[in-house]
Amino acid sequence: MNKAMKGSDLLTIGDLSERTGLSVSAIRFYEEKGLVHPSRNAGGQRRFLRADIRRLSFVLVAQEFGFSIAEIAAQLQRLPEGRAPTKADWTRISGEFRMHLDRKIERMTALRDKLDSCIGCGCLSMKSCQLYNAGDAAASKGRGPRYLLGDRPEITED
Amino acid sequence: MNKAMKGSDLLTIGDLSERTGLSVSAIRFYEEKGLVHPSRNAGGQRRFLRADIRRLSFVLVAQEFGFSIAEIAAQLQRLPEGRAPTKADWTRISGEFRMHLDRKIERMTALRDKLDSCIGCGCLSMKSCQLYNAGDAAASKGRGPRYLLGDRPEITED
DNA sequence: TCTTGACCTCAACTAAGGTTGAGGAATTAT
DNA sequence: ATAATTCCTCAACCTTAGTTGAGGTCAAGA
Repeated sequence: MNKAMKGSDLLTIGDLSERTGLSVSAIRFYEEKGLVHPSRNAGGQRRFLRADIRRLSFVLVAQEFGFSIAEIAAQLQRLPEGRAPTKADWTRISGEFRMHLDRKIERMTALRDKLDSCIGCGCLSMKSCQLYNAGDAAASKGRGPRYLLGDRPEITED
Repeated sequence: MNKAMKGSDLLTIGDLSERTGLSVSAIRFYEEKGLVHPSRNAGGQRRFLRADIRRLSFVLVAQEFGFSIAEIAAQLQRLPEGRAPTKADWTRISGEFRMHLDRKIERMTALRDKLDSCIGCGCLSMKSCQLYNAGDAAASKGRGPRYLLGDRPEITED
């Protein structure tokens, strides 16, 4: 008989790890980041709700959608802790995922169009190349070495 | 008269910073990573070729396309150091950018389709949800807390 | 009861892509 | 000639998303 099945139906961190595919260290890390809030037993060990399986599975899915841990934490604050999300919860969340993804696809498609408009012209050496002004498409990855908010000076070359 | 315009037409790191919009520290960092190979003057200061403006602009564009510094370094090893890239160079490179971008767009579109197939079903609580098996779409961001190569166990919940 | 095995904390380490600061040398402007 | 910039190196630090290991405790089965 599995230890997880006796007494209460609280789960140990190991149980949760097995059920979600997350490593134990990742689950502790996620707790630290506020994604789950396990209670503790008398001996100080973490005890998770069964609903936390779903909660962490949500984290995995959201990560695949490109959300950061911080963004996921914000989403989770709007979901119930102890019960399963309702259909309304899921509709709202999936709508946000949809928008996030659509924006990313749009940015990449716009970048592809710019690339296509450049393929024939060899314009990597031209100051007017659209690709050098593709700054808006970089907003996804943010803080690079670029000048603040796209005020990159014109690239002047022969 | 600009210091960059007297004597030879080599550029200081400050000149290059102004011309590309990169910070001085970023340019030093890129040198360390093998993206540029400036010479040194008698006093030990870096001196860049005018072609390095283009070279670093290429780095910026490639980063917007989602290439890592290491990947960009590999691309640059196939470009000439001292002269402008030829049309053939640019055609090859832009073709690689195109493929890279197309693959990303495909992955995201596939993910969006899975999401759409789930929006009505509230399946975030179901073990059969396609999103839980969207692992192939995550290949872009790679090394997360996921089980090695997608052998995530089935998520079993009530 | 005793011995594994699972769990605990805390600190340090990883990778990418840089930034920041200290302390000093070179160059440019006055 | 001197002051103000710019440049140099090197080391330490930042963020994100975790992993790894040391040293110690808790819980479950024989």
